[in-house]
Amino acid sequence: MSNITISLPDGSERELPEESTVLDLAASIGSGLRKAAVAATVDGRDVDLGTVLHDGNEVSIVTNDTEAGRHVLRHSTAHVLAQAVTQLFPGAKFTIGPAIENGFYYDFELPDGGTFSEADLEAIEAKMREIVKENQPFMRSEHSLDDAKEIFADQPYKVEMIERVEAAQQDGDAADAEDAGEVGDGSTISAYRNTDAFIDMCVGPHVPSTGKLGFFKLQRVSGAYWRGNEKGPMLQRIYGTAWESKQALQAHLQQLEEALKRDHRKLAVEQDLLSFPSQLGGGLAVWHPKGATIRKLIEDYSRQRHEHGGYEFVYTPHLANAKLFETSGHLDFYADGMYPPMEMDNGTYYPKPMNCPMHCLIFDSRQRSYRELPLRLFELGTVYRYERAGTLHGLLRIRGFTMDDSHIYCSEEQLADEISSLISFVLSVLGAFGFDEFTFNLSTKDPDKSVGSAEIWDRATEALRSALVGQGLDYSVKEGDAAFYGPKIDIHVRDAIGRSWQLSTIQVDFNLPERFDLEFVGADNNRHRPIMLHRALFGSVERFFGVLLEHYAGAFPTWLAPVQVRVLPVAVAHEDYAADVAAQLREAGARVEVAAADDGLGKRIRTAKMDKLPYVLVVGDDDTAAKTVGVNPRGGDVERDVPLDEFIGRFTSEVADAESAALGS
RNA sequence: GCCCAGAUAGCUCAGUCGGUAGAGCAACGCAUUCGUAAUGCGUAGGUCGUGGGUUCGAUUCCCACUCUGGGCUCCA
Repeated sequence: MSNITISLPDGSERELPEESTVLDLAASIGSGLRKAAVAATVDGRDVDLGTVLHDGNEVSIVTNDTEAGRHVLRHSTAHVLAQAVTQLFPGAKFTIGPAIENGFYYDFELPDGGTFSEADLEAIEAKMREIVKENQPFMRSEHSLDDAKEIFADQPYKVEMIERVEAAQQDGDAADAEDAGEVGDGSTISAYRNTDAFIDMCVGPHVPSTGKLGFFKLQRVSGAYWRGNEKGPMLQRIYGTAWESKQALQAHLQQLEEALKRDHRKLAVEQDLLSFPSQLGGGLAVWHPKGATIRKLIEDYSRQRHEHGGYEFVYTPHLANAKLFETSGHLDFYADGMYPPMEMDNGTYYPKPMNCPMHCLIFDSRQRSYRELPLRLFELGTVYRYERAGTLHGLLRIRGFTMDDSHIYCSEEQLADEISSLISFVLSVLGAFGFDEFTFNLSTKDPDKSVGSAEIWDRATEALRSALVGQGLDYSVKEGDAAFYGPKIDIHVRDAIGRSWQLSTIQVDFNLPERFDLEFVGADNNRHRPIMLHRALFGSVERFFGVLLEHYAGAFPTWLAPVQVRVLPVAVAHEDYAADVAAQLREAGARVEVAAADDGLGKRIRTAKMDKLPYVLVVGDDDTAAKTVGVNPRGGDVERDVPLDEFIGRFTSEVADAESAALGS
């Protein structure tokens, strides 16, 4: 028997006996690799470990501790879930079950419109563990379309998918990406069989057997539309998470717990920042004094930056005549997302869903010269959007919110510079809130849905792109993701526990200047159409506040903390001195309060720590005599006998430094 | 809007197989005056989300609505 030679990613080669599989190869390299291997890539194709190798193959082994490896684990675990459900719920139809970020899901239809309960999840998970224990093989097979339809005759959703592949082939299209993951796009259908009773259509690859799985947990059950179609059947979806080891699973679950602890809705109640009274209606918040203090600081900071950034401030009303939104096109495109109209004074009025039409009216209020451009109009403008009831989510999805909204009117020649300085501006402002990791998406034209000439789209897209490149920023292109009126850049930030949030957007608009017939007189004494940029840094102040609350886990930095210092007199006798300390701090600009000595000191320290105050000052006999304070900073060590003047100096310079750093000066 | 789950004191939650409810924390009062993460005792606090139905009787069972949570869909 002759040997075959295969090559590995590091360029090395290995000889193996003929008929060797990928798993044999892994074993020949080392037992650790054999255990960690879950699949492989052979000559660029994703395959199972059982695949027989041929002379000259280029093989890369996929291990379970990589994203690709976890993807295989998760997809395989989804199959186990489907098998468990079909065993426990006879007659259940299974549809698709992909791996997703951190886990997987599978969608089912239960007989007679049945639904899963939380209790069912436990039973299903127990059944899955049995299947894992049985170490069932994942046996791959290939079938003609007709045979596949036979095999899945009692699974109407699978049959539908096969028929789609059939239709796609007849049309010469590739199958839907969604289906491709399940069935492949070739002329045959691949499937994986675990037992005589359970086979699922799947392009693979899968782990060799269910025994390779096990570090998983079912998380929740929810409804999901078949093919995401709102008018299609509502299926039952089970979500789970799966990992390569117990440690990785636990780390993930811990991360989820951490996120739960940081939930802005929970922290907002705990810290008395704001609330959503049910009497007010869904998606509408009231801001309590402490939340309002932080919000005001954020807004003041934003105003200050915009003032320095060459913006002019404007105010516009909350209502507008329907004609305005007819002109802007919002009624054509977004009527469903607007609050219903009010009839008054023989006219129809709407709460505004956007500030831009009104800013266009300001631009249009008199003749404009090229000397005025770029004209940057800024407003913290509150808008109202009718978000569907099921989509509301704390401050992150809300019906009344305030955009840090600006519309910049400029000439085409100014566009590139304007965008470039805008990006620096965004990063600098967001950086002040401790965000230092950004990702950028460039959304390009949707050919089926756009206004404006191809030429101007190209130039605008190029302006956005070159602004990103010019600053050395990596970005992903989202083909066809632009709004109909122009291309855009979306900016995401990574928060303290690694989550990504979309905040800022910079959008080029060719549409509104056209619709409002905006013009300026150029140096050539001719009339020209300006280009308009929509941009928001926070997006919505409310949403930004929610993100910030989670980012800081409620522990706002000193410059933003609603209460910066709490003074604790050790005993009643020290209350006068405590009040004096507070007064002097207040005089120096600090937000300070005194906690009277009617509770134990330990108790008051604890409360202050739970309140996440930046500074706790303890004052007793020694301090009263020597005009000192005991300083207990958040996250630092206690320091006794600090002269009050010294503390005030330190405190004010800390805040001043933070502010000047934030202002980028 | 759709699927599922939920709503009991300011907060976190227990409870009533149908007979109008209880704890901890918070609040308030009294005592304690204390040097860095919970002093003790006591008091008050709830039309059990809203409205209807069934019932001798509903916080509990049923229906509708509102709000909330997890998803789906949507997000200018």
